Amino acid sequence: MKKGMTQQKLGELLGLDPNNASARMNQYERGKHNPDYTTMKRISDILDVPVSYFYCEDEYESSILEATHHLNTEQKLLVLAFIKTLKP
Amino acid sequence: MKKGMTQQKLGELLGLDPNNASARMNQYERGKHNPDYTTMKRISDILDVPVSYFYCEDEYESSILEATHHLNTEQKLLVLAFIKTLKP
DNA sequence: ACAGATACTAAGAAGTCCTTAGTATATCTT
DNA sequence: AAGATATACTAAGGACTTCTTAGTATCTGT
Repeated sequence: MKKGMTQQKLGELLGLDPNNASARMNQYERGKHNPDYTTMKRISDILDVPVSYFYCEDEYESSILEATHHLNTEQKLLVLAFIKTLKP
Repeated sequence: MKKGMTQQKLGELLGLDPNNASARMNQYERGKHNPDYTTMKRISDILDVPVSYFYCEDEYESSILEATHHLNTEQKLLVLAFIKTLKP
């Protein structure tokens, strides 16, 4: 984490109300509550990954999503074609 | 949809309380409410896709997740390697 | 038309997250 | 070290969402 980054600033970067950004970030970091969809979406935008990334159940799945995220349509179709060549 | 499949039966297959399976499935189908995570997970298990599938924002992304879901680790690594060969 | 099955809904209960206001802990500054 | 300031953290109630209940509406077969 970047030096000097506080829960407060982190929350503000996510567009949370500055009046409660710190409390909310703390609740998220400590697992007390989960961010709502809007917040998840903002996090995914900032990290430049798809929202689905956060629901992945294995690390390879998430890596593949991350790597795929910026490909164009043609390239995604190539990936799909490649997967189909693999033995079931 | 299979003939004779009712909202009631569908909900029971998902492990919902039979006393309200019909009401809940109806609320989901008509967009009145959204299923909680536990229910989403059960749906994903039955459909044999990862939960992340439901959070995909484009159809190629979801297809790739679906196709990847049953690959073994070695194969997933091959997919990752292939993606890295694509021009950025 | 009637009976039974299925679809659908309103409204209150229950649960989750957000907000507020504050305490605890860490980190400066003198 | 003591006090001041910054940061981390939390309890409790409010707001919002879903679940449950109980019932009405619509469809289907006879």
